[in-house]
Amino acid sequence: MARRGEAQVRLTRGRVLEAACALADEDGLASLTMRSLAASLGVEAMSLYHHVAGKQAVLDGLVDLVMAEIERAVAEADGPEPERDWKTAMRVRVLTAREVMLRHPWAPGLIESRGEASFSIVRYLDGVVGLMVRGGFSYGLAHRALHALESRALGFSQEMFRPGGDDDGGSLEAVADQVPNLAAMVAAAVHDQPDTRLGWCDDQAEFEFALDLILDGLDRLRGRE
Amino acid sequence: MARRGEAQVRLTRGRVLEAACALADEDGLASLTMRSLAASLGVEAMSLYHHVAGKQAVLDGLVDLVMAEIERAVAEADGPEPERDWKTAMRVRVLTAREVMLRHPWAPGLIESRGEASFSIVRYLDGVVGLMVRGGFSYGLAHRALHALESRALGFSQEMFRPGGDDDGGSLEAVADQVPNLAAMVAAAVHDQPDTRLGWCDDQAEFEFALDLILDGLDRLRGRE
DNA sequence: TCGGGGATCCTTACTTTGTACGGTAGCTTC
DNA sequence: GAAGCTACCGTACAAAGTAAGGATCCCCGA
Repeated sequence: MARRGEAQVRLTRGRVLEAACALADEDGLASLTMRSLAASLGVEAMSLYHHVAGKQAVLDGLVDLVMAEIERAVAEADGPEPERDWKTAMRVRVLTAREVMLRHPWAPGLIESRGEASFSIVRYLDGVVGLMVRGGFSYGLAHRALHALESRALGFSQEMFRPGGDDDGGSLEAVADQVPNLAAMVAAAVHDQPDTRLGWCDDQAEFEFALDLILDGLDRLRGRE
Repeated sequence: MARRGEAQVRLTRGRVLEAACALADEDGLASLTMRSLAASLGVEAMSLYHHVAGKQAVLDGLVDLVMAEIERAVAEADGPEPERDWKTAMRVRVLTAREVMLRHPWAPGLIESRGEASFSIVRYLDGVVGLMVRGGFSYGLAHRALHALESRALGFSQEMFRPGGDDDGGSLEAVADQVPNLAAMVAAAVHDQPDTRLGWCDDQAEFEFALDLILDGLDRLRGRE
C-alpha cells in the first residue's frame, strides 16, 4: 500500500477543503462525495474524518472558503467611500461578490440549501449593513434593504429558469400556445438584443438592472423616513 | 398479506402525490422517502413505481400540486383589472401565491433546488407576464421585471437567515463584537417593533416592503422606455 | 539508541435511500 | 374457464455517509 511519504503530502483541513472546492468547480457539487473527495487526495474516505467532522462540515467549510474569497476581493476592490456615494459603493461590493460566485457556480445553491446562515455569511452581511449605515441609512431601513436585496447582497440571484442546456427557450416554442405571453416575451428579447451571452437573456445585465432598481428605490427612501 | 380490497383503496398517482404533500407538510421534505411515503399509504415502496416514475417524479408532482393550488387561489382572488391598476393586480397575485407557499413551507426550497423550472411554473410566469403586458409593460420590461422580482413573483423570498429555532438572534449577541452593525440593527429592530410575528423580524411585512419597492420602481419605468 | 504514545491513515462493515428484477394475486376479456 | 394484464410485494443491489477498531509512522523522552 502507498503509505504517506512518497510524493504524498500530509492531509490538512485546508487541503481537504481546497480539494473539495476544486472538485465542485470541475464536476459540480453533486459529484462531491466523501469517497470522491478522498480519491482526489489519494486517500481513503475515512481518512478525511480526522480533519473534518463529516460531510456537513465540508460543506460548511466550502461556504466559508467562498466567503473568504469574497471578503478578500471586496477588500481589494476600490469603490467610493460610502459616506460620499453609498450606492456606487454597494454596487461595487455586490458585483465583486458576484464575480466570485461566478467562479463557483455551486456556491449559491449550497448557501440556499443550508438552513442556518454560517457565521462567515453573517459577518459579510454585517459589512453590508455597515456600508449602508455609513451611507446614511437608519438601522431600520438597512434591515429592510437586506430583505429587499435578498441573495443579491451576496452577488447572486435565484434563477427560476435555469436555461435547459442546449435548447435555451427552444422548448418554449413547442408549447407557445400554452404560454403565449412568455413566448412573445422571448421573441421580443431575442429581437431586441440578439447577442446575449448566456442563452436567451443576459444574466449579468439583468442582475445589474434589478440591483440598480432596488438600490434606486432604497436611495429614495434614505433620509426621508 | 393484506391484499387490496379491505379498507384499502386503489393507489393512484393523485393519491400518491397528496400523501407526499401531507407528509412533507407534517414532517418536512427531508422525511419524505419512498419507503415512508409508501408506509403512509399502507403499501410497500416498490408499489409506488407503478404510479410514479421515481422520486424525481414525486418531487416534480409536488411542485405541480402547489402550483395548481396557487392557480386556483389566484383565480378566486379578486384584484383590479391590470389595465386599470397593474400594480395592485400584481400585488394581489403575488400575495395570494405567498399564502399558498406559507401552507407548504417546503415548496420554496423544492422549487429552488430543482434546476429546470417545471412546466407548471412556466405557465404561472406566463400569467405574470400577461398581467404586466395588460398593464402597459413592453415585453422587454416585463422580462426585466421577472428577473427583478425573482422568486418573489412566486410568493416567497429567499431567507438568508432562517432564524435558528429557539434563539432568534440571541446567538448574535454572543458575537456582537464581531458583527457590530448587525447587532445594532437587531437591537434597533427589536426596539422599533417589539411585536413581530416570526422571530426578530416580521417576514410578511418585509416581504411586502420589498415587493412594493420593486413594483414602484417598475411602475416608474413603465411607459417611458 | 530505543521504546511508548499519539496522530494519521486504512479496513471492514453497518445504515439509509433509491430502485432494478422477478414473483404473485386478482380482475378482465374472449 | 383460461390467458393475460395490472397492481402490488419481496428480495436484493448500489451509492453514500460514517462508526469502530486495527495498522503504521513520527516524535519525544529516557
